[in-house]
Amino acid sequence: MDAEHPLQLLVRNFELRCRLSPESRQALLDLPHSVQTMEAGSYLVREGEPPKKSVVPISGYACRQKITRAGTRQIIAIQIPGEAVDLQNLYLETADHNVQMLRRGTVALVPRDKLRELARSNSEIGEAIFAKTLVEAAIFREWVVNIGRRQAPQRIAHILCELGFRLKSMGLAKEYGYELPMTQEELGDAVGLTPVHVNRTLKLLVAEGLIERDKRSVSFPNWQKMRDAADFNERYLHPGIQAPIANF
Amino acid sequence: MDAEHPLQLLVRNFELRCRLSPESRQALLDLPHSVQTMEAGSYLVREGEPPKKSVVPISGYACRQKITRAGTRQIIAIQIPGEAVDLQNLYLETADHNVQMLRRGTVALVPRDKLRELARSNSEIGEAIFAKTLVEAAIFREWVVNIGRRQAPQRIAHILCELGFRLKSMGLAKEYGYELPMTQEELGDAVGLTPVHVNRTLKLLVAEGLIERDKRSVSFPNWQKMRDAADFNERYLHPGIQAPIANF
DNA sequence: CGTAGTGTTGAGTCAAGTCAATGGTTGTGG
DNA sequence: CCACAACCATTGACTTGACTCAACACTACG
Repeated sequence: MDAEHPLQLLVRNFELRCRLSPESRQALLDLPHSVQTMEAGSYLVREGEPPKKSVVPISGYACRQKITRAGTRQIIAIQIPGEAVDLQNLYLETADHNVQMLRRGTVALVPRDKLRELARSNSEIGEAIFAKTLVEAAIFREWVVNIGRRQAPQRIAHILCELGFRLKSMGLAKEYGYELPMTQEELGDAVGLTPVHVNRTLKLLVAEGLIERDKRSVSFPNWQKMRDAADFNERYLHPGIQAPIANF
Repeated sequence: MDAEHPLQLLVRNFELRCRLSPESRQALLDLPHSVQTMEAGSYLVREGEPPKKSVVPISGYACRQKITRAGTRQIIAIQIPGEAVDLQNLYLETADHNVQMLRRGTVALVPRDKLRELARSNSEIGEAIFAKTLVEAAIFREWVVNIGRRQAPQRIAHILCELGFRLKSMGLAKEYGYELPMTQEELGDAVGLTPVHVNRTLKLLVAEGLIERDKRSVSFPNWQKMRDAADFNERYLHPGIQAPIANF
């Protein structure tokens, strides 16, 4: 696993929904890059600054977030290993949000220019990148719906489904569940609730038999029931060719 | 105005932040298209269906929306004239949300394939389209923050600022305000509140001297004060070259 | 093995929702 | 051009989901 090429995860991520030719795959792996360990809470991108390097988490999770003037934080997205963080800034000059490591982990750094060059010269990769950013946008949209129109229990259930589904797609989940890398405070910041209310709501979901918890790992005793209760439909994740696999 | 080429607005929209060569501009105008009148509430894109035509509102506004299983609606974005609606689906096979006309209006229809072809063959246009979808994604992110972490008065103030700013950038606003094309129910669906609460909150904003209302038009007696109260910072709109203009 | 960060629980408050009635606008067809 | 009908805005009274404050328990890591 550790012996693997660090950008292999990036390739796997693109290949979730686009077929890549062997040449394109190799071109991605050939991108110049360095691997670095990052502490929990360290910033990968900072609002208001120009993004210089493109970052791909290899182990550990990152989150996109913004701080309001009132000082509250909203987490806008969770980036799992293999998901390049800066595609959202690839053609913009200034970052409009922050990206932070949730826990300690390793990341691969790729020069932004090289990635842009590759996207321009290889249209298969260019379109794969475009498609990936569109799927990210679809996730942002679903979060708007989740936070705007669902009650706390559904809201938390929904994000748990999404993370599970995405991790499973990437082969990063366990058989029935997965390691949830977030504190209850962070979870609250992701769904627009307070940590106290997250705590109570998680208890409720356990009581209703929708989830099981052990430390920071979550599992779903009955995936269909959970899916239903959460109003979760994976269509917005555009799972593509490997759709039937990702199922708990 | 009516004698103008219908796709002129689309060009103007791209040129807000990308310089286009005369050739690229002409290539956009040369796209095959038809103009059509659409009734209020008619669907331009439907969740679960493949998008066939790319739609550009010419007069009138459209909105992106999703319905939860509980039957509540969340509006995810407002598309103003000149903003191509289907860029979000350009490289995806199935729409994950609905797009609807808010009021009666006219739209230009462009075959999706032709637009994709042009994006591929003309990298200036390809990157302009990519950049535009990234700005849309930035707006989705800001909406997550707005709905997740701001109180009702700020939340409504913020969306009013955003719409004003965007309309002003496109030259579609009046001197001090603009025509708000939404009912209070629609506004509520956009910010995750009930129509009753929207009504009370609008009254509050008027009482505080932040906005003035006359029928469905809104104006800002003191833009700086409004901006401040709304926690509005236009950075996420990536206003680009014409930034200083857009100011109330 | 102590300390700081999390998780858990209870009691009280408040922002926003619900229900319901009334009043205004707007658009359409006679 | 008027009159109706449908839709939209407004207001009041009451309810509730989520927040706040505060205390205590766990647990992980140096």
